[in-house]
Amino acid sequence: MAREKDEGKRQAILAAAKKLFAQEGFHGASISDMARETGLPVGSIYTYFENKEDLIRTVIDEGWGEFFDGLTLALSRAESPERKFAIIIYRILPGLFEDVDLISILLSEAARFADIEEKLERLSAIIADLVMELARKQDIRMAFSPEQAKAAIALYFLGSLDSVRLSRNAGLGISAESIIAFIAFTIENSFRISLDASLAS
Amino acid sequence: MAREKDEGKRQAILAAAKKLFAQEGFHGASISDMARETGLPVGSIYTYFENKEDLIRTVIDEGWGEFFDGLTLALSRAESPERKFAIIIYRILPGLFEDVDLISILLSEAARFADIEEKLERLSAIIADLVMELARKQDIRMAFSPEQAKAAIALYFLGSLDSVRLSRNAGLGISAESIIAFIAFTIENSFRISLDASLAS
Amino acid sequence: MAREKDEGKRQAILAAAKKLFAQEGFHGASISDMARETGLPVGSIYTYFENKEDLIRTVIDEGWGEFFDGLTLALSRAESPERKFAIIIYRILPGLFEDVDLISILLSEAARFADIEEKLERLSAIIADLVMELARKQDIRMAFSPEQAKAAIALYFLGSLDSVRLSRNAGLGISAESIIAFIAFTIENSFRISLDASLAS
Amino acid sequence: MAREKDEGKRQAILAAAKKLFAQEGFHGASISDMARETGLPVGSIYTYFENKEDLIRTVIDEGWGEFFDGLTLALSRAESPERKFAIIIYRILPGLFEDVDLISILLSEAARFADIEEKLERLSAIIADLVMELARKQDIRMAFSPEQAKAAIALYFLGSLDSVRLSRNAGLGISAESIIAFIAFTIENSFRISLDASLAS
DNA sequence: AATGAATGAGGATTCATTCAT
DNA sequence: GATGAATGAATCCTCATTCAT
Repeated sequence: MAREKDEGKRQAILAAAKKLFAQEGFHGASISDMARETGLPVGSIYTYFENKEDLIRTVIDEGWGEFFDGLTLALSRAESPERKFAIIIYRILPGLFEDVDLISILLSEAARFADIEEKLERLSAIIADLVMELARKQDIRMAFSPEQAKAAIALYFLGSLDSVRLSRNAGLGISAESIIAFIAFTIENSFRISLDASLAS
Repeated sequence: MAREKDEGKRQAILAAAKKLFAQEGFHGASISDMARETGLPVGSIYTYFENKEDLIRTVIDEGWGEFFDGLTLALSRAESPERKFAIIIYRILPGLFEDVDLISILLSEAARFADIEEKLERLSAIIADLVMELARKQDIRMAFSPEQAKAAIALYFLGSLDSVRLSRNAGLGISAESIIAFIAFTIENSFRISLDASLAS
Repeated sequence: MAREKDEGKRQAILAAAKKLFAQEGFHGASISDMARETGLPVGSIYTYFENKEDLIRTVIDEGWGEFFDGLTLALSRAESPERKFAIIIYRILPGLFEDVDLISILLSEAARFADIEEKLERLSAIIADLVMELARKQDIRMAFSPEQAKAAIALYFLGSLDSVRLSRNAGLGISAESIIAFIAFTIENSFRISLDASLAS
Repeated sequence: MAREKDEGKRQAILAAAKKLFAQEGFHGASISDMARETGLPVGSIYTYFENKEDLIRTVIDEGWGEFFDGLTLALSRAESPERKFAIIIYRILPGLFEDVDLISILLSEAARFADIEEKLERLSAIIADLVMELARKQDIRMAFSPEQAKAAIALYFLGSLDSVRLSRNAGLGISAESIIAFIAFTIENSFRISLDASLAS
């Protein structure tokens, strides 16, 4: 038999691609940069990926998949909506916020390669369900329509990603912690609950 | 009068550049695209702008300048913080939201060419002042630190820009109106005021 | 029996190569195209053929060999020159004309890989002999020199191949039948004989 | 004003392209070969031609145009069909036969870039008219249908081009003169006329 | 023997910028 | 000042062939 495709190489290419796409954007990052970064010959990049677009799509899809799977798994294990929110805020979001390269690519290639509308749609649905569950439980009448709720969720999600991204990439002096704290505050305040970090054990 | 013709060309180049940078990104848009778009020879672009970077910086700076000047002018004319907020929400932001090309460039080139941190810093300062003024007036004790306030403002500002951008570019089904409404709701709710659109006359 | 399987693969490779060389030309057809077409791994192609050139030479030589062997065998079995011509015109040529892929390769790679001069030389000799035999029998004085005869034969042979090839590949509206009919007419007319298709039984 | 496009360079590129396409085929000839051959930088080739296909199409179209214009001009000036045939045979064809590179490209790229069917169609129409005119004049009843006539013309035209091409490229020992002589013989014989070279003065 | 990953030179094409006119 | 041809490095990607497995 011939050599097997080397998963290590594939991961190295993906890592280099993620870093470079995040730094330089899709057009600005070149395949030969990635070859140089990984120490692999250009040709090898094409043994593992069909073309540049396949590469960025894979970076995005695998990165998002990890985040999204983490989210759904964690939610499936928590019982109360409070715990669910706590987990999102104290475990899932901080994890995502660490991955600034993924965030950068997601935002900058959102329209071209990230299928962001489908991703946001599914995320929104999950959060909206959670919000409704909490509202019902706390006997709170939602102040806005589902459409406005969707806008609110998108604004919070995209806004926090962008804040995190620009904090690192452009030197905004905003810490991930402040963002987390503000989101937590919003939820606590809106639903009159207390979200302790310990709930996300 | 010879000046007028020149300024016309300059504006034409800026308009083409804005459109193309927004659509294709910095690397994806070529100087000859802009020449084609304007009907001007490539050489002419270099009589008005030093190079490609100068071009994108000018697009961003003039676009932002217009927005920012509009904001400060409007605020300087309004007396009460309520009116100021109303103006921002019902006049300034909707105007900015119209300019999706500018928003796209601002967000995607934020880290490289937009000096976004300086821009956000100044904007934050203005909004933070306004918030404090309102809090004082309404005798509300701010629930968070100045740092958190800054994070909140960045999150709202970037989040709304990104939502607007992706609504057009990626087909997110979120209208600028929903976003405006949600921002208005947040302010009204936080400061127990009522922001009527008529305040922004 | 192990042999049989091997020969099958070899033939599959040759068939794919013929098709692809005909469609795309020598440089345009890639070895991996052939691998894909046959479902065989690239490596296997190199167990059966030394390299790409070997492959195209084999396609040409085996294809030509089949044609040429068919020709000589048929001629050896026919007694009269009339029958021989009838066989060529109503059996051999139509058979060749079916194989447009072979014709395409033969013509387009004639100078590089087909050793066409040697092939035409031998073919010419056979036809020239036949012509002379017929001329003698009919007591016709040949109007031209052996050199001209060779030119005439080449012109007819290459011209009919090219007409057939372009009819299929470029949409010339010329049927193989018309070409056959015209060749038959030329012979009949030149030697005052009648070539009935039934002679080629 | 800027530099004008240099017709000399354009011609040099076309000459190099013609030579190389003839020798190596479309895929086998590279743009950098042409740059090397002309001493021009690669980029310059693209100032004069859109891409490789544009280049080969131009080579073909300008070459064919020259031939075809020469043909129609010459025919328009001659009065009798005999003179017309003499001119074709003793002036036009020999001229075309000199241009072996053009012939090679025409034949090898016939199906892909040469629009050979349209070219042959128009040529056939001219020759067929001439043949009919001659037949009428000599009171000869044409032995075959228009469709067969078209096949005959294609066979003669393609056959002579191919013979000339392979004579030079593959060492067929056939001179252009023999081919010309054979064609002349065919016409003379078919229409019982005498075509003297002096008629083509 | 069979496989198909590995290789890197070479393919066509683009592009920001310059500068002759 | 206006023009747009000139440039050549850099772009993405392909490919025949080899050879580790």
